[in-house]
Amino acid sequence: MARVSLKFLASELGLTEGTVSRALNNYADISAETRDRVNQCAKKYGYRANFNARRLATGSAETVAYIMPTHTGGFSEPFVAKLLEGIGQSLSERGWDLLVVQAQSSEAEEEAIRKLAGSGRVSGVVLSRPHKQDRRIELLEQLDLPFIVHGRSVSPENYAWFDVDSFSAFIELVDHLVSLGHQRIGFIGAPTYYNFAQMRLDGFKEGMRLNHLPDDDELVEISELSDSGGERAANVLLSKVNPPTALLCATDMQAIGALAATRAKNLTPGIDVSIIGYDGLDMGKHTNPPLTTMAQPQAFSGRHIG
Amino acid sequence: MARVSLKFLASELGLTEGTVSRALNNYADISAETRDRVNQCAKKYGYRANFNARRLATGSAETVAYIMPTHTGGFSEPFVAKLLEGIGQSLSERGWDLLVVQAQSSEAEEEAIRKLAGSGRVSGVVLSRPHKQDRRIELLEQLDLPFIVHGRSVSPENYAWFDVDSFSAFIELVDHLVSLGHQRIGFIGAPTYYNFAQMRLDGFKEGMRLNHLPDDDELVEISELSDSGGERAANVLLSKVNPPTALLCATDMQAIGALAATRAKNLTPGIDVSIIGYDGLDMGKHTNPPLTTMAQPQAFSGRHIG
DNA sequence: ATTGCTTCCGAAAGCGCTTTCGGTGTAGGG
DNA sequence: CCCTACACCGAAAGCGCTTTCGGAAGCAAT
Repeated sequence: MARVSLKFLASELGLTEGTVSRALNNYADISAETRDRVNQCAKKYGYRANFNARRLATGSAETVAYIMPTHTGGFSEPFVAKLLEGIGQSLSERGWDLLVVQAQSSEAEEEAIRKLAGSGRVSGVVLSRPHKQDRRIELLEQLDLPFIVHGRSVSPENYAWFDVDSFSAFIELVDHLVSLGHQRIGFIGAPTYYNFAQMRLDGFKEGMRLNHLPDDDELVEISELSDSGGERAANVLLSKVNPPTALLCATDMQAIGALAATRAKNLTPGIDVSIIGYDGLDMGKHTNPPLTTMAQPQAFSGRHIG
Repeated sequence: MARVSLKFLASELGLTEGTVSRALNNYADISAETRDRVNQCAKKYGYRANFNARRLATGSAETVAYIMPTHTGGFSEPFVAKLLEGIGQSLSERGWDLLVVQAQSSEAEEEAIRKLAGSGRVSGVVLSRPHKQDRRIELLEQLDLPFIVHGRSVSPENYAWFDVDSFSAFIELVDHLVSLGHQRIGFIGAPTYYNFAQMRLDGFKEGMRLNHLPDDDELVEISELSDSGGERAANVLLSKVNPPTALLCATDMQAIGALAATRAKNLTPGIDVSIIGYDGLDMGKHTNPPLTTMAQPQAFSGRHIG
């Protein structure tokens, strides 16, 4: 059961390893006849190139890593699931690998990134939900490891990112709620060191302003990015003397918690209190699709991943 | 900006690569003094071993792949999220990598497995929700690639698996619904080529039998493993002349669809119709925690992954 | 002084693949 | 008929690390 290697194929075909390799990789200096022979033989024995060897030789990893956001729901976070699905698909079409990195703390995360950079394990990384000033981004730039950011920091000029225009989206969401007759709208936000949280909060406030509603800070409650966080915030808001009739949540996870809190108060979501979550996904269910913006700085386009 | 390699460290220290390597890997034949010098120098220059080279040399991949179930919700599937989180955690503690493989079809899946096996890219794989007779399992055995199955096929004697005892769980779920006064309980099942689907269906039927309720096939509806599948099935069941007052769903995704269908009929979930989903997770919300069984055949324990 | 152990490190052979370079053999042009 | 020009393949040097083997010290025992 010897592993079928290049050497094996070569001896089988009466060729050298180099020739077989070039044949399999469609080099021009191999005759069509030889190429066919090699391909047939490879198929016959089920040859699979050893990836570690190839990567060592070429220096290319053909792998991208996704840095799982820490301190949030991990895979359970709806947007993470969607994103990974997308990344995984396009990667698998290319035959690339998707590595998922889960760090327990920001320190571990930083360490993991350093490790990735030095180990030649990946061609690039993807990370989500950057902070306004994100150390990981600085680190990646410093380590010269290609990356793409899902979301953006306050100064996204020098790297590639893609993001949903959640500022506009939250204005629309407020409009929507107002058009349903709501006047007192509560906002369950996320910690504003996350840039997306700031943008969504700003969108909310702007929406309130445009609708001539008081953007009362009394109706804004910041919570952690989890269902229980949303639950706590909803409890606070719904316990006010003059509680909101609608809750706008920065994320879906928080909305789920808000739902639970509402039910716990014997209120019926959708009737007594309207609850809307948001993650820039499946927006058709809630409102007009928001803009999805995309940026591809020149500096990055040139630095082709691979 | 030369990549800091063993060679670099060696020349820096006046040692050979082999010695530096052994020092870093805590070989016994290296003096404590030298080991310290090497470690300090490595830290100073931020040395990270090239994983591809190491893996090529050792033959060990230190990576496990998770085969994403095809034709289901992918990452969005709640149990997948939970599982990946767990796998990812324990792997990252060891410093191993988690590779996520997403195939679009069963053929592509098979091909992906073959590729994994030959490429030396992974030490083992994890797969979920096997069919009763699962080709992937046969393939993995044949390829001699270590694997663990989340769930089990009908003949799980020869491989390692872990699973939730969903048979018992569904009996309990029926009990629970009956204790709430339900007499007509509908079941939204999954295709029974999935073994877990069969077990859950069996559990449902057994539960009905034990409660002296007719296990009317009229109240059983099989659908795809998606929210829309659950929606269709719920529509069928709720449109009967004598509709069920409770819907028991094989999976959470289907339950989500059933919820939507219920609302679409202007029925209130939890009041007009009780809806319960199941994925062996967070069961505290629904019922007593079911047993989680675990099996570790000898044949496998011996075949240590790595 | 010789023998026999340790202790520690150097030397070197891989792991399986890629890629450059050089050298055949054959065909075309003069 | 010789020379240049290809087309094609072999040879060999890496990629960066691991690991075995052997040998040079140093020390104790004979």
